[in-house]
Amino acid sequence: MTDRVLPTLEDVALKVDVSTSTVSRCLNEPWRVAEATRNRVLTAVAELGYSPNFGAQVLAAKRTNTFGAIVPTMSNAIFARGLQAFQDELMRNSATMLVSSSSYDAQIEEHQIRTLVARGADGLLLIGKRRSKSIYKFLEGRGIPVVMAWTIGKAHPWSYVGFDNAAGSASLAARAVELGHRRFAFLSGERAMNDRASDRVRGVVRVLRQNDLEHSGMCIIESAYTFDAAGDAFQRIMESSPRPTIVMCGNDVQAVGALKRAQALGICVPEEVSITGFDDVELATVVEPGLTTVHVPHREMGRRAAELLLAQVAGECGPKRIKLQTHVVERQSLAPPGG
Amino acid sequence: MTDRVLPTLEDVALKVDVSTSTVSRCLNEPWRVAEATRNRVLTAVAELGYSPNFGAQVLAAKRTNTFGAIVPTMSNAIFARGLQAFQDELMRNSATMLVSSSSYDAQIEEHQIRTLVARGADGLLLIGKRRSKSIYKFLEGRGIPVVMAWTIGKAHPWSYVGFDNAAGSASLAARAVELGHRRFAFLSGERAMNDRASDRVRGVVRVLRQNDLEHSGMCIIESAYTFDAAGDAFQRIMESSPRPTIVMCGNDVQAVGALKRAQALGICVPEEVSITGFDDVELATVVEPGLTTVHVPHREMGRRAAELLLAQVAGECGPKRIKLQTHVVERQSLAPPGG
DNA sequence: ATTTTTCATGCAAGCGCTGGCATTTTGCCG
DNA sequence: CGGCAAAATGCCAGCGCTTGCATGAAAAAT
Repeated sequence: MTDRVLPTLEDVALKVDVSTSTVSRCLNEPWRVAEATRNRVLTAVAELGYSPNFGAQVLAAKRTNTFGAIVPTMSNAIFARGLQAFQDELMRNSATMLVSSSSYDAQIEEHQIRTLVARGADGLLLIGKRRSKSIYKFLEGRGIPVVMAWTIGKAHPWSYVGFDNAAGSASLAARAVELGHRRFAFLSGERAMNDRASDRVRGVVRVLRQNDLEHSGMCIIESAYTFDAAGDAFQRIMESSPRPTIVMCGNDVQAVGALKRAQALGICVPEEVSITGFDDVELATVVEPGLTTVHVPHREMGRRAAELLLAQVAGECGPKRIKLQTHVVERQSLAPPGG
Repeated sequence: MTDRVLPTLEDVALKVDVSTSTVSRCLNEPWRVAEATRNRVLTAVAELGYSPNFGAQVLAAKRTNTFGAIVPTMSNAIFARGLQAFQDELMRNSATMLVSSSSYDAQIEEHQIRTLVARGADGLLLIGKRRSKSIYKFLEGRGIPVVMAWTIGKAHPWSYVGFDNAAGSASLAARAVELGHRRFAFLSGERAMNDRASDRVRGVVRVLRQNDLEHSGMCIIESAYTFDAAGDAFQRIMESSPRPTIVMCGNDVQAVGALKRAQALGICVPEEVSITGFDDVELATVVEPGLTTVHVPHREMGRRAAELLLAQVAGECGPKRIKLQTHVVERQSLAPPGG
């Protein structure tokens, strides 16, 4: 920043010979100003190249029109589409988006929540709902609207725009059972602070139980959401005996990691083992064989999260729960066992 | 936002019985305050849960500690890693990042630049250097440090953290020539307002000319950066006659789009035609055959862009040009012609 | 013609923090 | 122990904008 001076409201007011209030109103509540005045003011604004001082505006108006989004990662596509939709919708409403990524780390996330709030975020988009009591208390104390996405929940006073992770993976598991699979393994993300990961496992267990299949002994291995880590985990799973006929993965990244490792090991997919993902990102369409996965309406989630936050900040509504539907997308990585 | 009242500097000051300046200094220039006082103040700050009011701070200090980044897209991985590194580095310096995406549209980008500046961005990260004079004049008028990434340039007073796009694609083309390719086609992004896209084409043309190969007639088709659009473009290229033996693509997304379409059409890669990408994103490692491409140091670019902006805002340095190296990553999609 | 209502505008009090400068306190020296 | 420089702290004037309330003018109602 330099110390060059920019025109202020007062400069505009002087030039048009009205009060600063009138200029301010022209910009914020134009309908409350007579058309003739408004035109003169707006002309002057344009001529001077006036633009409101952000700090002053925030200080006086007590809102920043800025919303924070904290996602576990920006490096892969899982949250990218949702984030993009979120920001598009904000921009349509002339709000802006602050972003951080937490690397799937609860502590970092907590720190970032505090940072974004301190930065004056009017509302927050968070992923998932499992986090410390203290941070919820903090948020409640500040009265900041929060939308949690990629999940649904019922805790007050928060909003949710998401889907039922358990139901999503359950429908995929049901389809696998239908195809004849009996020995399941689950390659999960770390479930400790991640409700989405644990729900996805839970959905599968439920289906197995309902079908009177072995479920308590289902091999569940956790890995980070990277190709390599997932590949390693997959390899460990395939070394167990008896081998599962299907490895369901916590998300598409893990599934692709598993798939690649299978190919490296000379294990045929889906002939020797089926692999499934979750999310239906671009990646799933690109690998060979195509990944059977659960489609998640990322863009809609992002958009509606933004809508909801904007409405809540404007006082137009309170917390809401919006549940979206997922569906199974069948490609080639899931097939009957024994090829 | 609600109207609940948060503690202010004055509340802290009263509680500890010092002036607000002292409290302010404890937070901003702690070394200028006696240790005993500082401890008492910090204790009170913690007890009251005080956190500075963002607007007031910005208004008084004339900086926001917020940096804007405008990328062409967030939906795919091309810019994601760089953005993540940018934000990580900012966070390490307790600054925050505002993000927008322009959908590769110059007008939208211009609007977003203005928005982010109005939102008080202390500095800006932009991709590429080709944009309207007026927006550069605007930025210069505001005296806002700007770093342009993914490119290098020399215009004053801007900074660059990037690489030589022409050199990158040239080295890839040179390798292809070495392998025996003579008939090249280029599947480019739209070059009109995109210096990176046109440089990548230029690099190839240069190499062809240097090798006394037909270059003026090289088939160059532009497409959007999506799988489908690139697939269509690829198909058109392959309908021309004589067919090229290699289709070089503007980036990995286009290359994967081309590759997938080739497979759909039953065209063998690399036996019948070689395909190359640019960027070396995750995607390139995942497709079959693996994509031969130009590796771009995304993370380093993002990190150094942040460093540079922070330094410039702090007045520690002026504009700089940082040129990073790219290198060819050979996988399987490039092979001698006639396989 | 008078009163009431509505609309357009101005007035002025903050919003909470920073930072230059003034003042007080401390530590050190002879 | 006085004198002085350095360190610590306080004072206070903004920073530029929003907004509730007051004022005055014009339109509508009586």
